Amino acid sequence: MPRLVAASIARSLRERIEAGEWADGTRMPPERELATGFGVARNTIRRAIGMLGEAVPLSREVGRGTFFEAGRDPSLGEIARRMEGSSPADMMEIRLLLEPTAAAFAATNASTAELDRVVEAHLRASAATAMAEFERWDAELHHRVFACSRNELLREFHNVLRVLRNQGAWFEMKQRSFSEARRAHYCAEHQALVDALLRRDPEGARTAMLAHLQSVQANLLGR
Amino acid sequence: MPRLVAASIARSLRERIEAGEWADGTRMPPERELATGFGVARNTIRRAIGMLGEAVPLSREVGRGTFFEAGRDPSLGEIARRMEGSSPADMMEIRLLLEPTAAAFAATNASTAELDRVVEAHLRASAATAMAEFERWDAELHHRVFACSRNELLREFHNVLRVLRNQGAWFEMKQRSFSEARRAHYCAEHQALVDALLRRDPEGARTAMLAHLQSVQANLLGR
DNA sequence: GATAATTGGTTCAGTATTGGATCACTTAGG
DNA sequence: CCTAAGTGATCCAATACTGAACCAATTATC
Repeated sequence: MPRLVAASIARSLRERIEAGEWADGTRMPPERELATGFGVARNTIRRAIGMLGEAVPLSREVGRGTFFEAGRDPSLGEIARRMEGSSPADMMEIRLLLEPTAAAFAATNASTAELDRVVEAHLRASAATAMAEFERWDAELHHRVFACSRNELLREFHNVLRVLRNQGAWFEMKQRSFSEARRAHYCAEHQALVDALLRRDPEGARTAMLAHLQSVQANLLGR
Repeated sequence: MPRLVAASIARSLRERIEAGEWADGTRMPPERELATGFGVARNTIRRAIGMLGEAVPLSREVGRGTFFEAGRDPSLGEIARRMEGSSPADMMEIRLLLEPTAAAFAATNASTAELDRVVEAHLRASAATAMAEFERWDAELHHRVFACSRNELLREFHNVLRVLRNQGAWFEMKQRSFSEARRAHYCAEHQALVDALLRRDPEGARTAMLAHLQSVQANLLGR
């Protein structure tokens, strides 16, 4: 009898796993079945799986089976939950990354009706007196720019930012940094953005949005 | 053989709900009816619906029925669900937007240990023979770059992309476009990226990542 | 308004499967 | 002879599913 049966079975199983035979969260055959399949005692299979356990992520659950977990993807829900803890600084970095490009896309792809809606949000934000109202139309303006970008995933990414923007720490920070002068400043920057969009000028829209976000960042984070 | 039938029923129900079979406030079939429909005990149906409860907004009312409610404020979970329908083209646009910058951040911010992990993923992807194994380490490499970026929100955004990458349409597309020559080409591009990271060269990393993604885009979408 | 039917909530006993653990025994190899 | 690996077997504990009963709230029906 060869003295390394368990080891060779372990190697065989590992190869089959890495070849993708049992994808992500699938259940492997039960030990008793593998035992008869390999023509070997269950004890030996158990030892083989034991050796495997170091190199390959397996979870063995009594009554259910042995599962192979290939760096198992977290669900989108879990990811969403983790995002809720993000810092405003990280978020501003992302906004600086996404929004200028979204504005450039919008200048290229928006329909005139969509641009009208951007303009409408801009006008309402400009006319707003209370901070809450301004905030609402400000957010709406940015969102409508994303809606023009013709990239649904990009729009949803912005929806994430929008939800995060309305959460505790972020909200207080906005309140502290708000002033009438800054509101007017933001409106002027919005105006530049809207002008570029109406000119259908992608690079103009990109730089206008970038400038706006940089001043938002400076005001919020004091940089 | 526990057939794990509750889990598969949960999956089936979730698909039917997301396909729009039961609109906003509709009542789902009573448990006893679903039970006979699926040819299964009511207990099992109840467990399946229980599993569902985390991912889908349901309200179960004694004497009335189980209702599916979609109309609430858009939560992060719902946004995540909408993202699942994104097109590969939209997604590549986002990757082109996020990943070069993430690479630049990584070149600046990564610890040497983190860079080692990037290198490890690169080596394993290079050594991989099977497509599944290459894909796994390729994804891991990109993810580890994001992990170095020191922006948690950015990392989570990439997690979203990663989950989407493993879904149906996208997966088939990868399979169709995969070839040994392309794998080798990708590895060379990864090498350039890794070199720039090790040189701590943000702009080099940015352009290497950009070039890589452009060739991925060309291969996947034929542009 | 009272009654019956419907529906989700709960519990229980019973069957089957599965991984976990331990035993006595055999076989190969030094 | 002794040790390590493998066999075959038994028992345990956890889990999945079934089938059934009963409760409580709601709704339809008389």
